Amino acid sequence: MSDKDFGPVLIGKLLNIGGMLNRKANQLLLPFGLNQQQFSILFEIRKAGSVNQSTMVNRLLLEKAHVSKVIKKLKAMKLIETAVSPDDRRSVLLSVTDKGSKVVAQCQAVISAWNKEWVDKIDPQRRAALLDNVGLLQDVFRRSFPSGGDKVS
Amino acid sequence: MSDKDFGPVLIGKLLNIGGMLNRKANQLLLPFGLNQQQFSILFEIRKAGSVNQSTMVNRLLLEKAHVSKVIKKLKAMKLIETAVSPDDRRSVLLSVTDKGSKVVAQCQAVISAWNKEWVDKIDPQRRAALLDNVGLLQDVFRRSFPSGGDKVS
DNA sequence: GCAATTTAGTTGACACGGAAACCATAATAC
DNA sequence: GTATTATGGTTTCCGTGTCAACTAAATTGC
Repeated sequence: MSDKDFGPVLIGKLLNIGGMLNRKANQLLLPFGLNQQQFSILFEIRKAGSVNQSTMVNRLLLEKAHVSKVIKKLKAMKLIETAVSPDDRRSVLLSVTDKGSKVVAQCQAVISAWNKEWVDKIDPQRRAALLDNVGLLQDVFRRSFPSGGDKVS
Repeated sequence: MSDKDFGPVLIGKLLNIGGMLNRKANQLLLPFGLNQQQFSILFEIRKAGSVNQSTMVNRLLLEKAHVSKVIKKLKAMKLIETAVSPDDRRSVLLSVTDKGSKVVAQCQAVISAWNKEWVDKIDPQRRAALLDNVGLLQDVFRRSFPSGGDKVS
């Protein structure tokens, strides 16, 4: 493989993997009425305990409009609750309900079952190297995309 | 990092990378009025010379409905031409126009310029290992997702 | 030959996610 | 104080991608 092929080939593989993972995750979460992004938001809220939307936006690097809609959906599903912040009446504090907490746990169970399945196919010796390499890529891309991280508009 | 974290963390990173790449590619292709998927379809048609839609569907593992709409768009943009197959009057043969060919070339130029930018940040010594690892992941996932490859419905 | 099935592609409905305009509140300038 | 600007969220518009239903042509069974 020539050097100039490295970039395109790697990108191709990564896009392919990303697509497969997205589809698979969505499929796994389908029974819960969630998709990958929605779950990640729900998960993040539970982890944080109580956050406002803008914090979520910064933490997950998503569009605030998008987060707003997901919040609306999660609330309609009674997985989270919202409250106006006492400090700033514009700000909406998010927290998961008991039901939401249960759903997160169930989703995690499904996901770890699936993880177990494919992780076993990877030689334990290679795992650290894999994480390392993927982490490197993540860093490289993150730094290559000024528009990816901050919205400098 | 504990062993049970390996799966979720790796998935998280890969999803993140996939998202970034998608957004970046879409942004790069925006001036051409295309997105990443549409370009990949156009590119694939050019590579193939003349194909029908179902072949494209199988080759790129996309929804036929989706491909149908992209074809419609590419045709409206005069980047490709369609013709009824002489062998099978249901089948539509696809081929790129001169304009389409030029657009592909321009897109490729833009993409390789971007590639050069980030590839340079990766130690040449590591490149082979990276490709190798990412390839391994691709294989693992591809084999883990019976639904990913064939639509067994 | 003709009904039944399969295959190629299209269409319509719908959820999703991005971009921009917008509203309300808070912070700053003066 | 009031005008201006910044910030937290929402709404709206629109292209995208998926699913299911559909049309038309080809194949198979008989």
